[in-house]
Amino acid sequence: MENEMIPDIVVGRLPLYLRTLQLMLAEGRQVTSSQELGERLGISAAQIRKDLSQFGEFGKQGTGYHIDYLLTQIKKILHLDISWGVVVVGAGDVGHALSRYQGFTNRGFSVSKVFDNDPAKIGQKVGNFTVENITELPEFVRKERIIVAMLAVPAAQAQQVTDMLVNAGIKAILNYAPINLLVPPDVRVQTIDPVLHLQRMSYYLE
Amino acid sequence: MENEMIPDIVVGRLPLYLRTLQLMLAEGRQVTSSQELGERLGISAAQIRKDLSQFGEFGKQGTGYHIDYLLTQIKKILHLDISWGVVVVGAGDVGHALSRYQGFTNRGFSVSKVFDNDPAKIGQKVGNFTVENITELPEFVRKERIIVAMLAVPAAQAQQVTDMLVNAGIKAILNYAPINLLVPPDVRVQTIDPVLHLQRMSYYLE
DNA sequence: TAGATTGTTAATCGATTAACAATC
DNA sequence: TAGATTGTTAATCGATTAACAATC
Repeated sequence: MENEMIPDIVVGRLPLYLRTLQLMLAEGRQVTSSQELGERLGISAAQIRKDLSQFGEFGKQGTGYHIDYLLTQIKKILHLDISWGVVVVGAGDVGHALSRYQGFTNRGFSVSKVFDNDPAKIGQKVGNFTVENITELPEFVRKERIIVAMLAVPAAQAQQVTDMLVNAGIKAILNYAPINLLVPPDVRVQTIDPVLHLQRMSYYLE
Repeated sequence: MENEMIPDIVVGRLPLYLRTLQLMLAEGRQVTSSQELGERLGISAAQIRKDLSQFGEFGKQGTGYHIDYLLTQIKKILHLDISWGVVVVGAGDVGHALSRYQGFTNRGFSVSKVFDNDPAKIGQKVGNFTVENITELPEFVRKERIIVAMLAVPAAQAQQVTDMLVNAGIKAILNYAPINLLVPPDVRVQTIDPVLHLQRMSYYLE
């Protein structure tokens, strides 16, 4: 498998390229170059060419890259040529914000349902969704073949809920609890902890 | 300045160490080792020792690290021995979640006020705050000496609002808009784009 | 003392950049 | 054609790991 050899750090930059290309397209642009992309992202042109060359030859000497074509190719590489259904687990403030977030559309993801274990929340409306009992989740994700979850429950419950998600067949978890989740090697986790980012910046503040 | 020489990637790991140490402390632990820390974080023990040694000698041979002491030292290094006041800009769903988030307490940050430019939102209650007109922000942050902001406005307005924040003296921005903000070199930006994380995972999904 | 673990040096590994032939 | 820009190789740079003397 050629896939195995591509460094994770390179994979991590593709979504950044994709985001910028989509912005350029929205600006009505047709063509770009590794230099221009690099300038907009604060990345060297050589690195962008090197990254892309891991997956194929997408440009033309003397011309650069067709934005629309490169965009399509990166989407294919990242498996974003389809839209992934996602379950939101936890209907607190964060789950609420995720359920109503407009930014998933056209970027490859779509919220399918919202779950919670709190009887006071089950049955309530959150955005376009009615909060479902978390006990219904395993059957739902199996039936709908959903393998992506966004986890927005209190830290104290996050690991336990994660175990349940993994058992239900979830393979990718976007985790909003500020803890390190333990999962089997075939499950991906990305954690978003805003405090980590703030603390990283405060080092440089007076 | 010795500070200048410390790689950003090392600074970025300190908050992770801090988070784990605080968890250990909450578990009633007194002492740990680079090996144990590494196991809990999925980082090699050698790297943890190397990282810490950039800032001083915090351990004891044969014993390891006193959790409470190391915690205090890392807090000092990251300038988290004080609590930073933070303004929330944008009182939509994300601003709402940030304003009510309990996770800032004891981790060095505290929301001071919430701002928006929408007359329908100004004056409304959001958590413990009353949403203020964004025109009041510059005076407020100057008076309160606030230099950290969390930006939760629509992408289309994010750069313009950023310029205003920078003019008002803000030096660190946690950005929730999915765009690359342009700021002067003395201003730090960290962007949180959940879709970037999802896209990074979808590469590995079937 | 014997065992454990640090802080640090040197070796290894991996990522980034510079340079350029190929070619649109 | 002349100018521009790719894809790629080799050189550089930086980060991680292994190993170990020092010492608690």
